[in-house]
Amino acid sequence: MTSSLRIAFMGSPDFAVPVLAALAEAGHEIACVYSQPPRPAGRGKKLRPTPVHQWADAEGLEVRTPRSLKQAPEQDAFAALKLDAAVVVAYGLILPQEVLDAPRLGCMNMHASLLPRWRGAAPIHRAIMAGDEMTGVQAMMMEAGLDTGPVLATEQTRIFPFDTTGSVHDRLAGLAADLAVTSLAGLADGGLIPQAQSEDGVTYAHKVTAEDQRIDWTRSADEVDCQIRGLSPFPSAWFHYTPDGDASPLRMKALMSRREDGVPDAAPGELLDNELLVQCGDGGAVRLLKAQKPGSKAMEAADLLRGLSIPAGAKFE
RNA sequence: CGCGGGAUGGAGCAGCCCGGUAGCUCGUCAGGCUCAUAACCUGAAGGUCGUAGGUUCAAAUCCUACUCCCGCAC
Repeated sequence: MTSSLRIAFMGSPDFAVPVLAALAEAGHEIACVYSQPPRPAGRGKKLRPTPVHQWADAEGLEVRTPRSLKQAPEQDAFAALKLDAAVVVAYGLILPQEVLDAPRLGCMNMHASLLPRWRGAAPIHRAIMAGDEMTGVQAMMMEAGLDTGPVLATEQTRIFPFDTTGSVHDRLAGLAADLAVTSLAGLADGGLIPQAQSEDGVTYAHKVTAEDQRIDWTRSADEVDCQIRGLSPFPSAWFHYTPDGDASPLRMKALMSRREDGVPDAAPGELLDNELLVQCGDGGAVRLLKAQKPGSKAMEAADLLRGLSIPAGAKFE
C-alpha cells in the first residue's frame, strides 16, 4: 500500500461523503475537513450542517466552515496545516491561489463529468438534461479557473435511458471514491501525470434554476424526457394539472419518464391514454412512470392513479 | 417561532365542516368461469382511523400537545 498522506478534505453535499470516507479508509491522515457553513434549510428554517460536516463530526474530525477563503487569516490557518494535499469535491467555495499553492502536492478535485464538457456547478443534471450518453468522474489538479485544470485520471459510465440524476449521482459517487484514492496515490508517487484538458468541447453546467424545472410540453419528447430524468429526484421537473371540476391546478412533480410514440394530431400536453402518456411537441410522447402530487410522497404511476383520476383527454400545462 | 398540506386494513384515496357501530379503487387468499389469462364472476381475510390527553351518553369526525411525512420559500 502507498504511504499515508496528510490531507485536508473540502466538500459539502452527499456526493462528497463517499470520497471522504474512502480516503479515511485508505489510511490517509485527515488533518481537517472544510465544508460550507450550516445554513437555514429545510422546513423549519433550522440550521443544518452539510452531509460532509455531519459525517466528519461523527468521525471526530476537525471541521472548519469559513464563509470565504479570500481572507488572510483563513489562508494562514489552511497553510498552517502543512498538508501534503487537499482533496476537493463539490465544496462550493472558490479557492484562491494562496490556498491552491499551500499543500505540497497541490489541490486535487473530483469532478462529475468528462471535462472539458460540463465544467461548473451541476454537471450531472446538465449531462442528462442534454441527453448525453456517456459521463464519468475525473480527478484533476485545480487551477484558478473553473474546472480548467489538467486531468489525472478518468472513470467513465454510460447514461442509460432509465437513468436519473439520482442514479447517476450514486454511481459516480462510488466511482469517485475509488478514483480519488488511486489518483491521490498516483499523484504522490508520480505514477500519474496531469494531462491538460482539450480546448475543444468546453461547456458549462450552470446551476439549475426555477425556469429549468417547469415542463414545456411543446418541446420535443426527448427534451422533456431528459428534463424529467435530469432533474430527478432533485430539484425535480413539474407541471400543472387541473382535475375535472377543480378550480385550482395541482403542482405535479414528474420524477421518472420514458420516451414513447405519440399520435400526429394530438395537442402538446394532452393525455393519450389512461396511464399518463403525454403528447409532446414533436409528435412524440412521454410516459410518466413516477410522479408526485402536493402533500404526498413520490408514487409509481399505478399508485398515483388509484387515488387521482387522470383520464385520457386530460391536459397537462 | 417563515407559509401551507398530510397521517384512515398491504398500496392509493373518500369520510371530518353538519359527532352516532368505517367506505371506494387496487392488491392478497379461496372458489367459479374459460383452451387460457395480468380478463371476468362470487366470497373471505385484513383497520388500536399517527401518538397522548381532553370535551361528550357517544369521537376518524370537536379541542390541546406531540411525532413523522410532503409542497413552497430559503
